[in-house]
Amino acid sequence: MFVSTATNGIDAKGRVSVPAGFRSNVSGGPFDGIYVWPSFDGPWLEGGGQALMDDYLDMIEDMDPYDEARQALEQSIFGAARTLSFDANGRITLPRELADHADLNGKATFVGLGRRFEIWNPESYDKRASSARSFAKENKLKLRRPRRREEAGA
Amino acid sequence: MFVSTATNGIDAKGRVSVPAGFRSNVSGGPFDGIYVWPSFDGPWLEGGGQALMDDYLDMIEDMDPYDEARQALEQSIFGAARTLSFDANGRITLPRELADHADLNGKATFVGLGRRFEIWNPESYDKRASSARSFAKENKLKLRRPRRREEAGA
DNA sequence: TTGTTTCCCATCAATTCCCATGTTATCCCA
DNA sequence: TGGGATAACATGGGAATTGATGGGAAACAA
Repeated sequence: MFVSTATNGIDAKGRVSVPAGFRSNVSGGPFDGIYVWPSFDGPWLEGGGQALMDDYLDMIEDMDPYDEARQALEQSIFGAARTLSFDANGRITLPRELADHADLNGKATFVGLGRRFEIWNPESYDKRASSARSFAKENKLKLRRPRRREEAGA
Repeated sequence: MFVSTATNGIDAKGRVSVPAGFRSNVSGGPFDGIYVWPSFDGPWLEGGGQALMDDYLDMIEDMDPYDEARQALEQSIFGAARTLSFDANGRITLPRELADHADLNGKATFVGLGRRFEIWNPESYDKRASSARSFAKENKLKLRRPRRREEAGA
């Protein structure tokens, strides 16, 4: 599970250390690294390991092959994603297109969100985090214990 | 899994490099290359490796012999597909019929979509990708957590 | 022959690999 | 519990490899 938040530096080659806790969370996949793609909601990146991509693939393949939404999601997730392998020290190299989308220069903030994570420009994330906190405070009563998967029976 | 998007040049001989990530994804098949056929949805190409063709074959064999969808699959995929082998540098030579169908000249965009991939004229793909992003943003709620394989009981 | 396809080799840039180093966190023991 | 030893993590830069591309020679077909 991806948890906690960390900000690391991006060097001149575009390399950035992935937080150690994130790395150990994706070990065992077919390659030693992560999947990262531009959020289609705004200027940040989304990422995860093989398990997350497998889940997305299952979700998408449950949709009708000619559903427009399916094709849009396929292209926006799988088409836009990059596989970023760790080097011997646990770093990835951010392609320019991804760094540009998230306005990353110098530093990147990794935000663990359970099954997936996000990568933010630190300043942008500070703004969003404070508004997210106040939103959570106002809406905390909406938090309910979820049905367990077995109960959902779906 | 086929992921990410890359645009490579088509030289005077009709040769085009297949992105390295796609190549490693099909290694181990009975021949060193990919299957490619014209999409019956529009002016682009569809492709995959041996695993994808095996899956299609399984689907077909589960269908009624006179099912329309079966005949579409048989004729439009197996009938139209070409096996394109890699040369020593990882390039394929695009037959003219395929290049014509997708209006490819000079450049080709490979789009990874999980189990399969598409090959597009770069300009056409740019248009499609930008509309796909906005469509994905509006339709992300259609993405539902899939039943897990264990729950599905398959 | 003439045109086409396949194989082979050269080049250049981009990416990855490797080694070195500072810094922080953790462990161990007196 | 203080403090030193050790390991883990983050970072920097040079070297080696890979990937994409171009062109020529050889094999093949018409």
